Amino acid sequence: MLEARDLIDLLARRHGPQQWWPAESPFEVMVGAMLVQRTTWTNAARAIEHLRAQRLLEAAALRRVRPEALAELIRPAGFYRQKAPRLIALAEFVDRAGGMERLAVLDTEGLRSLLLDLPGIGEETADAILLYAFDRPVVVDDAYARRIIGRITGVRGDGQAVRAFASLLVEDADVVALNELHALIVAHAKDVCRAAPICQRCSLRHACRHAAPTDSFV
DNA sequence: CACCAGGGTGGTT
DNA sequence: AACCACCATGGT
Repeated sequence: MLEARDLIDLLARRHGPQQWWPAESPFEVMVGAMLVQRTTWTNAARAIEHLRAQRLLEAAALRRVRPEALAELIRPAGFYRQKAPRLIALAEFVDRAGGMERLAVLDTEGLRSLLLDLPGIGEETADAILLYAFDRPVVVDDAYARRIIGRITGVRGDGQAVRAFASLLVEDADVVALNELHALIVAHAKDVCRAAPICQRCSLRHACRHAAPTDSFV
């Protein structure tokens, strides 16, 4: 059985240090997690810099912005009409809770369910926020992880086997390693699949685990 | 020009 | 549970 450390070392040797998440505060991580949905990081970063210039990377300030004005600021990140009100709801949630420090006291599962209750935060974004904003040991369950771990374990189909492997990873790797793992999985998935053919079954190139392995690893 | 990016939601089968 | 259409800009 592949150990967590082996998987992380293997990926690290190939792709080098990733150093996620680029942000100056935990709240900025949350905002970035929302903005980067279905968008490249460079576009999300542009939106974040607009917010920084307007001093809106704080919950107390962000919750008071008009949705229309916010939408214009975050336009480069795409889906700005839906992301604007969602960001305001997020800022309102954090501010009402008394700030990020107050939320950081909660246990991981409690925090997760609170995050999932917010509009625009699903499983994957909640995982990313728990890992990169609150330093919780979490394996982000995204399409890339499902594909790569699915191939490693040889299990295809329901995401339960992936969940099981993820729980093993969590048991045997620290937060710093898991932090690097998600970034490495994303880097590896992009790299390996760039040259891969489009899957005949689901007509996807990147986020698919049907296609045959394209190199010695996945 | 087609395809894709560090998804979520609401609806249907 | 799996699948679908929709949201929308910028890069390659």
